[in-house]
Amino acid sequence: MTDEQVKQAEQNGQVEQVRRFNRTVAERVGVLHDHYLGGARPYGQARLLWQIGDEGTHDVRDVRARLGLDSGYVSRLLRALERDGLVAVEPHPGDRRVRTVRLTEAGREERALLDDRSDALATSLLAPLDARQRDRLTSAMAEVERLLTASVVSVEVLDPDHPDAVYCLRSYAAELQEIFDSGFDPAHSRLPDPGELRAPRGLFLVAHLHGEPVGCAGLKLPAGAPAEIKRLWVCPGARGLGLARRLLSELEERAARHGSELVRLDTNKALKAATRLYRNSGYTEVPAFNDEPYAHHWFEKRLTPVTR
Amino acid sequence: MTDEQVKQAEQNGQVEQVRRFNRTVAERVGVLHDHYLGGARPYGQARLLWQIGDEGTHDVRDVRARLGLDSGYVSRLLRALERDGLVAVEPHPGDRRVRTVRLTEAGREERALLDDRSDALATSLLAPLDARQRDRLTSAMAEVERLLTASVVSVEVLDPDHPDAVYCLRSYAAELQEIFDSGFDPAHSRLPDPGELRAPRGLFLVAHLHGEPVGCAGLKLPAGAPAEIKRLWVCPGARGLGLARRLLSELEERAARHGSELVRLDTNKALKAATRLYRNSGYTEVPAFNDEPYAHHWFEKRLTPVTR
DNA sequence: GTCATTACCTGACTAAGGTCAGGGAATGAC
DNA sequence: GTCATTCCCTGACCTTAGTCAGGTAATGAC
Repeated sequence: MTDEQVKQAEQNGQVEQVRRFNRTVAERVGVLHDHYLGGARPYGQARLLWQIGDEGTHDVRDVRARLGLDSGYVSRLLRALERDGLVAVEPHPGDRRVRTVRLTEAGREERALLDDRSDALATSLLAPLDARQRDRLTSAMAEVERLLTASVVSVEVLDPDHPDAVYCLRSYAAELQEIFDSGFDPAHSRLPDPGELRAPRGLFLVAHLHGEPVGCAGLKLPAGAPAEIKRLWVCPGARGLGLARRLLSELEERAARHGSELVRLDTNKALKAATRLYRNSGYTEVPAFNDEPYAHHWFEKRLTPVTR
Repeated sequence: MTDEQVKQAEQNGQVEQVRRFNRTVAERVGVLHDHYLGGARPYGQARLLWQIGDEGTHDVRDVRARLGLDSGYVSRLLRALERDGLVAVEPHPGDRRVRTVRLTEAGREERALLDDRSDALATSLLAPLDARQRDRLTSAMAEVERLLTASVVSVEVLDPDHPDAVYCLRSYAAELQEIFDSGFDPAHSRLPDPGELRAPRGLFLVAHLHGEPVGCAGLKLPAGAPAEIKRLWVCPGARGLGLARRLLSELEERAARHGSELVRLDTNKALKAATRLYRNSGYTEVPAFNDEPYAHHWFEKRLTPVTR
């Protein structure tokens, strides 16, 4: 958000609204949370119990990493849960330094209980409302959740050989293979070699959510030719967050800063959402400017030059 | 919510949605809350500082009651704030057992700082979003907040002489006085005497939010005549929560349980929102059935008899 | 075999948030 | 004037949620 936009948001009362929301929600949900989920078990233990999960054994170090807790603290929490017979801790068969943990029968019951309480909390919020209000509350909640999730997605430049970038490119190829009538074989496509998506000849963006890569987009910046967008992909679980749009405008901005006046891209007719995005974002369809065998549509957009 | 409705809500995935919301949003907001507002001052002290408020002196016992904290604990917190020169505690002039507390200049500054941090938190949530997403986020937040507030409003039968009932009736009269072209003088109106809004001849509902009365509605149940709704009012600050509709249907339900087959009411043309509510709730306009001088419209609704 | 590293455990410690049982001063009811 | 009550303060105590500095056993690199 620029300073300009901050001011704008304040004038709209948006900041005020968000603050009110934080107060109301944090307090109401918080209080109920304590009321319903408290009592049974200290929060730390409950979190751990939850994270261990119903089935299978887990390495203690993984659980610890996911919760971001101190090793000593987790050790103590595990001792407490073990004492109550809720978890079983055993050495890892392959590496006897590592310890694994799984829920016992009693542990699964206790976890189910937490589940029930969580349901009860949700029900208590819905209970006083009539059917119409409930519908509106849940859709508004979904919207808030979606947008707040979107707001913690980070986008950064990564080398196309970075594991997260590779993961995205593989997922992208796998998905096209799935979707295209003709299948998709990267060997037949005008696949940019990694060098083209790396400074100074281009760049590659990767979006992360909670540390996981969830989307990517590549930009070719050939000398003396229009910029070209390649490999714009958002993982299925992160769609609907406006992430593709964000990646697209980030690329456009960087292309403009680089001095490009025109940005082009090609796409397949099976990628309907992408095609819609391009049209909505000011791209106009143009005749084929390359011989990409998998492309059905070619687009371009004129960029407003950066002045400073 | 009836058992039937609980099942329905579960099928809709509404409970699941609310749970996801609680996890994602409450946690994210909570964590950020701690991150931004933590640091400076322990949460307990910050809460107290906030509750004391910018201006005026407050009885310690009131502050304590509003926060629902232990007397000893508050005493200690106040000592800490006093030590840092943020509050001044003085005996109450009228009753020297009671102590009063007010913010010092430094205290007001510290509180403003909490304010700024709260703004910073809000801004950090809005920052990664574009203007359209920000608009959608804030309106969804407003909706969630509104409906969560609505869900903590309680409605109960109160004697019309109860202070909260009296407060509502006075506010109702004052508001009509303001709104009606002709003004409003209860002495000229067919004011039901309190006995008519009290068992067995009727009843009076009062809605509370955080312990404050925020709305009311009266029902006359004359023997051998249709039930009659009187004095339906919702305080300005609590409008838009669907409270009037809730009070109305609660009265209808009680009238039906009492055996009434018809419920009637009269209203003034200046009360546009109310008139709309009646029409939307299945009331049909009928000729005047009384000589209430302030009424322009008369409505009735046939009730479905209660079978059990 | 040596040595650094990894994964975990333990003991010592801290801060926050809170409860509980008195005790003293002021007040109100009688 | 007596006595119960109210309001507050204090000291003692508790749990939770951590952090930090070692220490130990197992492992992998050389």
